[in-house]
Order: sequence, then structure tokens, then C-alpha cells
Amino acid sequence: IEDTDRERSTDAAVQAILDGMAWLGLEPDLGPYYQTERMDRYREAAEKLLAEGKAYYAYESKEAIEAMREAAKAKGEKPRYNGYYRDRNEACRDDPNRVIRFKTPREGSVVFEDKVKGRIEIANSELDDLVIFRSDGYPTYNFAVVVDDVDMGITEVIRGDDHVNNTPRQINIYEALGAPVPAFAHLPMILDKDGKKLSKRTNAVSVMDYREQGFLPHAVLNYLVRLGWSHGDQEVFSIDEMQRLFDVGDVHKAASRFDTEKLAWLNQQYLKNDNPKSLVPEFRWHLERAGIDVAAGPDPAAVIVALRERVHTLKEMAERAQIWYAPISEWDAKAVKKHLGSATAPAVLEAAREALQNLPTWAPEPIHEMVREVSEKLELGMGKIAQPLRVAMTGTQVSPSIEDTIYLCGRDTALARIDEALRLAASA
RNA sequence: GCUCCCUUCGUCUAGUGGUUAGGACAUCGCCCUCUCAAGGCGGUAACACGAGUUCGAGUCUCGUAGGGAGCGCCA
Repeated sequence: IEDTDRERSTDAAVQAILDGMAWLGLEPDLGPYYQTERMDRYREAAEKLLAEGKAYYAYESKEAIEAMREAAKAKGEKPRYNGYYRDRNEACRDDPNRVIRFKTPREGSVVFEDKVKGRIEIANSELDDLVIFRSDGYPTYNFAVVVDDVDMGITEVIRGDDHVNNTPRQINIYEALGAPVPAFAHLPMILDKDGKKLSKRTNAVSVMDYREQGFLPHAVLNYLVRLGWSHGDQEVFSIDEMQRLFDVGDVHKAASRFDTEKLAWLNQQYLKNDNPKSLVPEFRWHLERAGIDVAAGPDPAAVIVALRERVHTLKEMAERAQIWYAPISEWDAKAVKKHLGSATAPAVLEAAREALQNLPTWAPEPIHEMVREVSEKLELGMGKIAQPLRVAMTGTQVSPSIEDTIYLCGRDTALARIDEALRLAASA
């Protein structure tokens, strides 16, 4: 993290990264990020360049610099500083407002082999003499990153491709410092659904936003690794496979769009295939956030099993789980009319109530058997049995399989809800 | 304006001169079915455009168009 912008809190930025990584299960290995603690190193590096004639003191007013830019623009070139003090180093040494500028080579070009973009060549004539130390005595980003990376022995720089244009400047600084130039890999940007830049206003940008939306860390990682990269036809990757198979060299050059629907699909794959017990902590987090008293209902692992094929996110799962942790808050009028108001409903509910009351073992399988037996006894199709019971249990006509729905209510609640449904049936 | 980068189904991608251009998400249809799903089977759907090189081009070259990034005493 290079944060010399004292307008913002570095602590908050670092904490957000730490939180996100912890949730994703990644171990942070942060380099120095408080630049104030490394000021001596930046000064030392700048002194060295100054002594070797690779940098110089300069002072121009904002207006003067602006005029140079305009002049360059007028010539059809890109706006830039003209290097007036290049060979007048001493002139500004004692000026309190002076900056230190890097002497960019005037001839030739910088060529580097980017691991994802391939060969990139930029002429030095396109670069100007950038400021490496500001008048306030702090180093600028392009200089600080290089010094930090040299000190940390960084051999491979992987970052967003919005940095490709900075790379030649940085390579020049590495070389001026006599340090080995690392390898570079510039990853393409991720755009939103409409191909626009991801923005905090309209998109989820922080990994923690995805947690709130009910996605699993593993699913987020899996989705992200597949964005701009692939390994044959494989879609689902374990962490171990990601580490083993991923290679920056295989990353696509073009930007990609973030498709929440595919993330949702992947999330469900993990919901369905992971051990339900391992999902409980994250699910519990969502239940509590939804204001649900987990102690008032069934084992969350059993709820996961009942709902995992029916939802795409844990947030949705927590919402749908409500019916087993709290009283039915609202009866769907259409459902009541259609399934409780039918001629056969009372008999079905009575029969089921009695069978449930006498069921020796309270488990999905016996309950399923019971429903089947009632169906045979009353000579009614499964739909005529299951739907009234479903409305009785949930107040709606949509829920998991009828045996799971009844089982998760628990015997007492199930019987009470049938009684309530019986009353509704009588007045319907 | 200047410089750099990018361009295969709606989306994520496979493809490195000869393929019926493959897979996945989404979508549509059918099957299964106690609702909703999940699952199974099948369908629609792409090489931005134009020149060239070549016996042959999604694959190589050039150009055009479109998109993105950068051009600070921000990072």
C-alpha cells in the first residue's frame, strides 16, 4: 500500500483490506505502508540520484508549469514539463519550495515484457522529468513504490493495467538506482454488468459487500479467479487447485464484466456440495443479522440441507428460514383460499395431525411415509395432501419438500400450526 | 490532443493456419415432480469491420471503427 495522501486515513484502508482477507481466509503479508516511517530511505535514495546527476532541484510556479503544458499541447504533444532546471541543478537547491525531479533519459525507449500484455515499448520522449520529492518533503508515489519494492526485494509486480503507463517511469528509476528491475504483470480491469467502471455508488466493490449479499468466501474467490483466466473447461476450483493451477501468464488481456448471476450459480454449487456443518458459522452470521433467534428453532445445518438447492445466497436462505424460528407472520390469502378452503382440506389436516402426533420418530423419512399413507387412505394425490400441509406450516404455497418443512417446525409447532390451519379452513 | 492497451455467443471463456468454432452462466423447450428448486435431455446464440499474406485465417500483417487507461508537488 502506497499511501502518502494524508487527506485520508491509511488505517481505515489497511483495516478494510485486512478484514476482507481474513474473511476470504487469506493470510496477509503486508509490506511497509506508513511512509513516514521510511522517510530516511527515500531521502537516501534521492540523495544518491542527486549526487550522481540523475535528479535535480527545480522550482516553477504552478502557472509556469501550466504554461509549459499548454505549450506542449499546442505542438500536438502530450502536456508535460520541459526540464528547464535539468542542467541548472544548484539554482534551486535552497529554495524552500523546490522539488526534486528525476532526469528521465531523453533518448531511446523503455521496453519490457509484460507477463499478461506481452511486449510493451514506450519512448522516453513521451515521458517528462517527474517529481520524486514534493516541496513538502514527502516522496511521490512513483518514487516511493520503487524504493519500497527494491528494499523488499520484490521480484514480480502484479497490479491493475491502469499502471502500465507508470511502468516505464518506474523502470527508469530502478535502473538509475542500480537495482534489478522486477517482472511486471498487468491485470485487466473488471467492469460492471454494463461495461462501466466499478463504482462504489452502484456496485459492490469491497469483498465484505459480497459477504453481506450472502456469498461464500470460497465462491467469491472461485468466481474471481475465473474472471480473465481459465483452465480448460473447469469451472469449480478448490483453493488448492487455484494455487496449483493459476499462472499470471495465462490471464486474458481484455477487461471483463462482473456477472453476479454466474457468481450466484457458483455460490449455490458450494452451498450444495460443501459439508452443511462447515457452512453453519457463516449461515448463523446471516440468521443473526436478519434478527433471528437461532435458539428458538431447528439446527441450522438441517435448515441448510432443506434450502440449499432452493436459494443462491445465504442471505436469501436466512430470509426463507424465518418460518422455522418465528411464528407465521402473514398468511397468503390466495394460498389459504386455494388449499385450506378446499373440500378435502379439513380431512387431510385432521388425518395428518393425528398421524404426526403418534409418530414414533420425529424425522423427515417417517414424516414422508406418513404423508404417503394419508394420501393412500384418503385416496387423494400427493398434491392434495402436501399443499394444505405446506400452507399450514408456512402460510404460503412454496417451501422445501413437505417432510422437511414439517420436520423443521418441530412436533409441537407443527401440531399447533395444523390446529391454526384447521380454524382457518373452517372459516374459509 | 498525445501515448499505451484491448476487441470470439447477452456474459465468462476454449481456440496459437485446416474445428460441424468447444464449454460454463443466462435464456428457451421437454422430462422428472407435493410447491419452489435441484437434476437430466435438447435448442437459440459469437470470431467488430476492411484490406493483405497464404492452397487455406478466429488464429499472421496493416488499416478503420469501437472501448479502456495514462498524460499532477494523487495514488
